[in-house]
Amino acid sequence: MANEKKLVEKITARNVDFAQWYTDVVKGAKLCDYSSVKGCLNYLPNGYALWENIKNDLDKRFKETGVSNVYLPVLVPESLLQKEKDHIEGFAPEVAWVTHGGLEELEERFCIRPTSETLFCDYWQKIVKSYRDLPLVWNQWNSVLRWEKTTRPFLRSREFLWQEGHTLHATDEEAKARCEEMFKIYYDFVTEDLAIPLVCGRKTESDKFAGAEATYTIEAMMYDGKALQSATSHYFGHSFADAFGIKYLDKENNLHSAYETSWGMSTRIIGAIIMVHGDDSGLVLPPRIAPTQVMVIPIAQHKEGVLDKAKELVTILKEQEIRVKIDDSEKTPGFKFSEQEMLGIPIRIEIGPKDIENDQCIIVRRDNQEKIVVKLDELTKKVPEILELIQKNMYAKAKKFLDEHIYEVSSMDEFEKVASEKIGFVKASWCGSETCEEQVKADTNGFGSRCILENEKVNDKCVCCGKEAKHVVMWGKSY
RNA sequence: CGGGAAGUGGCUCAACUUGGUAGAGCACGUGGUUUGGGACCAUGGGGUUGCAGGUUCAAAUCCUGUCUUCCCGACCA
Repeated sequence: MANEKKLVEKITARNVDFAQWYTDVVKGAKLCDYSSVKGCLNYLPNGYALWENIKNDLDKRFKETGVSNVYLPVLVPESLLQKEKDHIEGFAPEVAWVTHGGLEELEERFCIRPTSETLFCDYWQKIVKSYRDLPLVWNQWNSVLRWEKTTRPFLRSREFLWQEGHTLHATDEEAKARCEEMFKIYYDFVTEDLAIPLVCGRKTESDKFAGAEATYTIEAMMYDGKALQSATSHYFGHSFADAFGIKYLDKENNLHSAYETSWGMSTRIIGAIIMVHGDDSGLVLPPRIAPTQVMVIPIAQHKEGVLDKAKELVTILKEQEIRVKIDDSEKTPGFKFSEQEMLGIPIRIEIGPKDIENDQCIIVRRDNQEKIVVKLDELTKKVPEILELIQKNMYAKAKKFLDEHIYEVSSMDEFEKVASEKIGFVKASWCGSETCEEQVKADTNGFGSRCILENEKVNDKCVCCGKEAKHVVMWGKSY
């Protein structure tokens, strides 16, 4: 086909060079661009609008469970960061420091927040006195800075946007329940709104968040079979509360240490949307979070009545609260089609003189390129239906891909064979020792533990050492 | 942070080996013809060659340093 050649010139095919394809899509869809600071992105209108939609939907889900939004400072005094030992050890290698205020050197330097547990705890220590002050269920939408050595758009940048939720509770049970509840919200949001199927579970000791007692993760599989950690929810027990001296009095006037959780999802999720759904024509956005759901493209728009009719379609779709735009630029239709595909807009509506004659238009689905002739008086009914179909189909397609790329193994021979021949995840039992975890990674060219599958029944031996297994683990290469 | 590649109009690249007035295609402006899968003709604007030093009568070209990007590892959301 003639048009294929031209598309390849713009976007590298996925199977030719996946990394280059990713970069091409990010640029082609105009999501973000490089700034003059390494690892810090300029979020462009398309990319930021996508983030805003993610943010709005997720924020709504948070608030339904009683989360309040707050904002704490960008600077963290060094002494605060030092308070929790595991935490500082985990983050020290990647924090940036502010050492001067104006021309004067500061007595105590500040780090630019890599995460804000310390700021929340420092403040809570001041205001929490009684069980009546609890729970505190706070969240902030902000950016954090981590001095990453190698960077890639969305997947790993030095500054990234995210939300970080932090909660404080009187009891262990309540904190654990909140940790689980937020985890569930991420799961629902990502599967329902982003149409991304997930593998989820608990992180191993070596992989959990610095300072946490337990970290729960949702892991998505990219088109190249690698895993992307898409959100995490951490249960801290009272490690932070103890380090910061957060204590409260119960009804009987006994002093207790409080329990903390935190949970976050970042702009990295945009990378997951790209690598789960994208194809060789560019980005493919799930309708629910697509900033533009429908692009109307008039054909032969200089001919009388065409542009007016196209604009009329925009108006009636807008009345149905569909996010619709028109491309009435002077470009040729073919150019506009490619552009709309690159941007990932779920539905394209073509309308030209022949359609107007027949009181119809043509709907083209971005997910499968299917062309559907629709009578104009059925348009407002059809468009929402098709958007929903696309959303469902995108999930089903990604779910099939995920299921087809999970391999269950019971010996290292099998594991090594899969690791060298296939892409995807490997399910295997594990004894729980860090030695075996490292050994597996070394022998399989990088298959690390993604998460412990907590609901799986363990009745096998450790894939590595052959001793009694404690967990079933999903292994995979990761971003 | 280790190993590799690359930085030249907005983009993709040429000129570099062998120093001597910086070029093309695409994109952009204007006029016109077009419009159902990346149109065409005419005409026009735009670059102290990433940055800083050095060698030279002369540097995009040679040397040193530095920054950035991309790829592969290690680390991480």
